[in-house]
Amino acid sequence: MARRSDHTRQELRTLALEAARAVAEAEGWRGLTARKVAGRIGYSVGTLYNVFQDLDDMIIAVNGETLDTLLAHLQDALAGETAGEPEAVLRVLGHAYVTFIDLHPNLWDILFEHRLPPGRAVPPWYDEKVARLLGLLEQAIAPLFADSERSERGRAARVLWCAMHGICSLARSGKLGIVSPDSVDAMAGQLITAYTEGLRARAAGPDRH
Amino acid sequence: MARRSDHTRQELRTLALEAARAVAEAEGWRGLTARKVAGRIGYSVGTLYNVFQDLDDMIIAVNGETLDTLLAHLQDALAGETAGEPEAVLRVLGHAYVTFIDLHPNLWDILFEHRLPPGRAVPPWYDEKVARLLGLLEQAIAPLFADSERSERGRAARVLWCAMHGICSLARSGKLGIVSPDSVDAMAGQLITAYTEGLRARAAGPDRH
DNA sequence: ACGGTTGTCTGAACAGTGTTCAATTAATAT
DNA sequence: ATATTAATTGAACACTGTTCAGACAACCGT
Repeated sequence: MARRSDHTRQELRTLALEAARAVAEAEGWRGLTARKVAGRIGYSVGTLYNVFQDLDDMIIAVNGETLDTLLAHLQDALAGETAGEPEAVLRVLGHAYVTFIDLHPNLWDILFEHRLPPGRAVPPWYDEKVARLLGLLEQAIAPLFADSERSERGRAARVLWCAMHGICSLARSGKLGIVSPDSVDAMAGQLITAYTEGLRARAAGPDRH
Repeated sequence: MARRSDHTRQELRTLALEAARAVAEAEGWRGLTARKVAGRIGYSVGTLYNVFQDLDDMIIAVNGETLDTLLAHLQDALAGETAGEPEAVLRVLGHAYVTFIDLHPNLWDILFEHRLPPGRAVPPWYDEKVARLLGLLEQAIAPLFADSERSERGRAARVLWCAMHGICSLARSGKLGIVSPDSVDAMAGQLITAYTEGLRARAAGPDRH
């Protein structure tokens, strides 16, 4: 067959992405293959490679959408009360994060399990999406930092994000005796309590010792 | 060819494991294939499947060895000063952990990137090895807990381990704007400072608020 | 010493993977 | 009406994990 023009390039990309997300959500990392996605949109594999550079490229696009969904989910959970006691806001965010993973376990897996081949970096728009998510955390812990400590605040947000990620990641991998989702929530709670307490102490007197 | 008896079953397993580790260390996750390991020990693929149930099975065995190496590495770093100011001990452990990843990046990747197919669990001896590692952390933070708080101490150790894992994992994935190894050390330092401070506050007065 | 049994080892085969590209042909420009 | 352009295909390539019939060395009982 030849040119069909059933869809424009843009439409095709959107279609493929939707299909990819559906396959990913249904069958997980191991089931997300080029032929399956192509089959689902009624095109051949070759066409996929006309729209995406790579399967890696496609997966990054899927992950970009997942980041958007996650951001929206967290913002919904905040529902306006973005300013408040840091610990309370963090607790809301943490719980919403765990809820999101529970809703979309396979998408979350792909978001973090996927690793680019060595030497290849993520595109700039991807980093921007991540920055937007980190912004949520920065805002939450802002009361614990002076205006002059922007870089410290950024690092603290990053540390907290990583820590949450570590808990959820090891929990899902099943390699750390963490089984129940309850224990994930409990661990997240413990992290937030202790970490904010630590930040509070820092804010009260950075040079005490 | 038929039975060769160059090696016993046990020897064969050891040989294969050594080869697998070498391939893994040299070529990373993506290069660890059955045919490559088999070729390296001078046997055919079929023989590998006579010694391991699966490639998953083989990778778990490799990861078991990595856990042993990691434990030894951390114990060396402590070098006897296992009892001391929790924050100082944790700092030593954290730094040793980062050093280990720097020494064996590919082994560490495989240790955590590898995911078993759904419904399949890790063998008991694997959990025991993990428990031994967590024990190191429990011991380090022990002064911050009463004897009656064993489960709290265990959870705190687990949270800390997960948090460290999250930092290193996201750093290596290159998906979080963390680039330099310096920043990993800095983030680990920040985590340890804040978290121990939080635990200290908890120990001082759990019901203050 | 000699068959029979046992169990190890191989290599071809199968079904799947990502990726490429010559050929085909519809849509468009001339 | 014809030439140009570019989208789409599907076969092909080099891989992957996994299985298994068959070949045969080592062992055992006689």
